[in-house]
Amino acid sequence: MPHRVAPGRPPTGRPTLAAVAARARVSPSTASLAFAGSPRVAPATRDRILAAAAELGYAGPDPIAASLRRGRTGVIGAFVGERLLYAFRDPVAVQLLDGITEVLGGHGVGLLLLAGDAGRPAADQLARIPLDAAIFATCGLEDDPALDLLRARGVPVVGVEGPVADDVVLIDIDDRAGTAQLAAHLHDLGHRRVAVVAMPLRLDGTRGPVDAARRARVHYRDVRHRIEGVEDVFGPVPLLETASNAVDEGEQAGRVLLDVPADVRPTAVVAQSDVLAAGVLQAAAGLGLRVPDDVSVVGFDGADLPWLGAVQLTTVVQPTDAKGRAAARAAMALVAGERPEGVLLPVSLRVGTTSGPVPAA
Amino acid sequence: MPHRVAPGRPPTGRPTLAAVAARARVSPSTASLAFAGSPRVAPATRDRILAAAAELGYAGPDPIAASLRRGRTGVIGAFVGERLLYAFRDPVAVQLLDGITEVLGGHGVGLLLLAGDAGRPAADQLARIPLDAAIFATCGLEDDPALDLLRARGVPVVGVEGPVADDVVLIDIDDRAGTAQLAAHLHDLGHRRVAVVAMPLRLDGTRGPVDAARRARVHYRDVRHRIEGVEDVFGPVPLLETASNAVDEGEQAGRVLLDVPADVRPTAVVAQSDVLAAGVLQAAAGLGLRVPDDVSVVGFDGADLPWLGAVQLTTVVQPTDAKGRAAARAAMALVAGERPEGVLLPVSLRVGTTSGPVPAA
DNA sequence: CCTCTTCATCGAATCGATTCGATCGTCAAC
DNA sequence: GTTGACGATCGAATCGATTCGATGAAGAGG
Repeated sequence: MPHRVAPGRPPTGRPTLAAVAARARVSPSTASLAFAGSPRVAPATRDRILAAAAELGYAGPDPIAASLRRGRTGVIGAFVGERLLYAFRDPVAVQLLDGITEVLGGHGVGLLLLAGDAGRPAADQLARIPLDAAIFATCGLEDDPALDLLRARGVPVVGVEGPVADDVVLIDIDDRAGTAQLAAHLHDLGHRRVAVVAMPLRLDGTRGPVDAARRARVHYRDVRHRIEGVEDVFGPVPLLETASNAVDEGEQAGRVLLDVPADVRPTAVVAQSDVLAAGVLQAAAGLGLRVPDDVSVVGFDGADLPWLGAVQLTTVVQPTDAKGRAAARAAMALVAGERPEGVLLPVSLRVGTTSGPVPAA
Repeated sequence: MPHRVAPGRPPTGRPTLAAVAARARVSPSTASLAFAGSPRVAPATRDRILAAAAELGYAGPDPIAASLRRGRTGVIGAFVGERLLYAFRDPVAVQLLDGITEVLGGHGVGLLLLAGDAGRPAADQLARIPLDAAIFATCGLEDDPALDLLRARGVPVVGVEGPVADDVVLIDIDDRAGTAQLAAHLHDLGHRRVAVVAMPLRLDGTRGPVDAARRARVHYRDVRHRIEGVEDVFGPVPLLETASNAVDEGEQAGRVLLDVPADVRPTAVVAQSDVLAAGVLQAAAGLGLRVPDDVSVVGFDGADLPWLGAVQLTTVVQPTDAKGRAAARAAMALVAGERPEGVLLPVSLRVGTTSGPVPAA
């Protein structure tokens, strides 16, 4: 007669709640209540259970088992588009994540970073990792395959500036109106020849002038809205796309735009982010152009960048940390089974020293 | 007779593996095998199961349940000391994390960020969140309470430059030898009056000159070793502690050190990080001191900082991304049940334009 | 002395999968 | 026509907790 060996994973040797309960001469249910801090268990009993746990070296209920029973894990995922390194180099993304963790940490919930490396956003990661909710932090694609996966799995989703869908709670800022305000400011100063340095319209590493076809297929909500804001004031304007939201990309674009004869050079450059604006400023400096005397440069975000030094950039200030907190709160609400409203946060124009009257022709 | 209602969490309405199996007229075991991609299930059967799943809108096995059975979750935690925002502002921390995710992502494993807000490093987070392993990324305290928690829970731990313990796999660089090399370089150039701008010795927001008592109680391994490296060459040197590893802290410290008469001013400042060095450079510039003519400034890390512009900092280059990858690999090995060796990565002196001969007295 | 609360504790049914050995045909070889 | 081998599928035992209503004992009130 063959000895029937128990199947399954190798025993960990780690004590279980049942073992603790047995040692304390209570039922597992009572032990569970004790660890949950329920007031329904008598103090003396609780002490006995805790003592038994200490003797056995039991550190508390296994989070995985508890997760299964409860149906939640205490982990919320954040998608940060491209490679982590690039996301981290963007001060806005960093501040957003900070706002998110601030709220999450207060609830004992952890933040899992999901770096969707170009297109294939870690489908196997999503299939294997338990998540209570997901936040699209810096990559609001409506047709992101990850979105469908999450949906099928029943994981609630919060989108920061996209994607837009019925089942996605949207945390938004008024990119378009903000940029329009900024554009109006330039228009008031007399500027008529304006160019835009845009963040990537899609994640394909393209860089350079944007034609109508590409303009029509902008992938990112915020990028589209920031273009529209300028167009609201100036009508169609030349667009120069960058391959990523980074200072050197901004500088590269700036050189392309500014290293031309003065009579065709834009008198103002609208960068879609402060990071890109910092690059444009560097390009201007490199070309010997004075800001704002020869050219005005404006940005978006209102982050305080180390690159800028003492320069006060004219920009649109957005409440990035509030955005992060709102996203996290929405995620928590979703996990709790509520159906939170989307949020639209205000932005405001901050006039600095990088915008001035159009230079005399 | 009361109708006995099933206890437990409210039903999700989401289909289960069992439902799929029933619909495909196979046993749950076979269905499980099919989703695991086992070659032992006949192609026709697999197709039938997948079809049933599609009809039911089943997205694949529930990660939580699978985690319980398997005993692992596919999540690895990274402790990033202080508040997330500060960690993210440190280019070295960011690059380290990038290296970690690079390896983890390749295995379909997710990275969970654990920001231990000063002292109380989210104990409830640790108790609730399932983790396969933990990496102390930028906070190697030997007496960190989180370490005990993880230990009790049986979560294997990898330490990047600490903490040191039998059950912690250490990923290290030779801070001491590297700094000693740097110090020797300065010594060769004739410098004898050298001061150190140190990263925080402990996490208590202290800033200012370090006395013997505090010197004796350095909390962080890397900080201690980088002090010792300088002392190996110069003997005891004045230490100025910063409250955090940030440019403005470096500048503040730099001003304290350099805004004194030339005959008592250090001829060389050893900053413990490139970030701090950048601050010292700013301070020097602000005081009208030329580098390296009036004062030499050196750093540590070899990160390319946007603050530096074109300046080539003399520094010790450490392979930060390799460090991250090594840490992640060690964590993966631990999860697999192996007992990986610790790693000691090499560093190298890189002489730039910020160090020069001692100025003539 | 009996009944009604109240309080602490227990039973038992899940949560949703994974996994190992056993089983049941089927087919080839002898 | 057996016997073996092999391939596909199934049974059943977990993984480790949570939770709700039930239960029993003790104390209060009549």
